[in-house]
Amino acid sequence: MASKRDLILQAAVGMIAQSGVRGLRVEEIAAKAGASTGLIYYHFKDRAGLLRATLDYISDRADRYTAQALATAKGAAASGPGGAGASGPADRDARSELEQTLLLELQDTDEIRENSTAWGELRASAIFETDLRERLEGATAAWVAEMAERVALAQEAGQAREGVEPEDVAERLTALVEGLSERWLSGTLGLERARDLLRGAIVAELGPGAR
Amino acid sequence: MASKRDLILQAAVGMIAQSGVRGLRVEEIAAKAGASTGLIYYHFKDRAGLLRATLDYISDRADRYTAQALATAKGAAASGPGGAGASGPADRDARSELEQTLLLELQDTDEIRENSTAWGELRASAIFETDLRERLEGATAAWVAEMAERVALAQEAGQAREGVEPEDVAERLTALVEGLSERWLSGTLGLERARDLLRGAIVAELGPGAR
DNA sequence: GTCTATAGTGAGATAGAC
DNA sequence: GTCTATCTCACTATAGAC
Repeated sequence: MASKRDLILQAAVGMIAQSGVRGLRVEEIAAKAGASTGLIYYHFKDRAGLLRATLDYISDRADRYTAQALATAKGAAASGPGGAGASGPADRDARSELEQTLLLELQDTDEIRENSTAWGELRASAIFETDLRERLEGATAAWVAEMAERVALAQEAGQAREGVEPEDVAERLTALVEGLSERWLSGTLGLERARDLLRGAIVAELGPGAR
Repeated sequence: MASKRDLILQAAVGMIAQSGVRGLRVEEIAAKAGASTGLIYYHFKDRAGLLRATLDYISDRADRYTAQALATAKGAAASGPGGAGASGPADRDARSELEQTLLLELQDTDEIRENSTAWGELRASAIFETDLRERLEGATAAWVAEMAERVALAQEAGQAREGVEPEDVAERLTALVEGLSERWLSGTLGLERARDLLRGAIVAELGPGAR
């Protein structure tokens, strides 16, 4: 079963997603987690410590659902309707994996919306709180690297235009996802349109792809 | 001379850029503006009102420097080194105007850094504060529309690939600028790299262009 | 590890004079 | 329009029992 420490972190993510870092009340989190404020200070030392731990928690959760989505995508590619036996092994379609993974951040699931919002909040906070930066930087770099890998794979498989650095493409696409995500979350942009725009960017960056 | 009201708004932008919306202390702004807290409440009713007014102030300022930069760019294109008589009237180079305008946001000038930071902050805040949304939405839409216009002009002039919606391209490029800007400001990404990535995106979106 | 109770304070907001 | 003085209270953080 989830420890109280975990419950507190979950509650923290939820609260951040709901009212932002600035709106984060230690007492409120305690209530939501069914714990006391004392316990929060016991585990995390102070409010900033709680924030740090929450950021780590969010990265982990994002890693988990990314991995899971990729596994599902591979599964679907291999056994989905019309997919069976289409063209070989599961990793054949690096490009659609790339697309799926990026689109993942633009989805109206509770967990993902929560994660994205909290992530954006913490990213914004990191501009002013130096101790959040390292963590942020690490997580972003890992994400970019992973996407760069997919781009490179797609190029090898002839699903993407040659002559562009996978690193560059990956950095642009992930930054775009963040930009679109923030517009979506702030109500400036509809979800479907955001997703379409992202798909369009992938086409612009990688070319039309094998059709 | 600048009214106290104006001084307060200027101070607010500065403070937001320095320590974020979250770090915004009414008293601190008063001190920086050489005014009293009472006056702030007199002019803006409450903290949220101050924020709203500040957002408006930032949009105006951004409009102003964009217009100015465009004028300068046109001037430079017409009279710059080697530019004289190169190929006709000032508006000939919609594409480089587009590029210049977008790159404008990624510049280490005090005013621009301040504006970008404050803008990002307010955008992030708008996720939780509904009354900021309208203003944000309006300003963003105007920016996108203006960029879309440039894209369309570039297409007509044969400086950009046909067959893509100017609106889509503009929305992607501006969202990318926001994403890159936030990474830059949060120290995740170097300024020069951010600028290079943006230039790369323009090439990806518009094609190599006339060379 | 967990809770209750409470201390301490920072910052938003108001009243009223000039 | 502008200032000084002050009120108020919501939140962080700690102390100490279980």
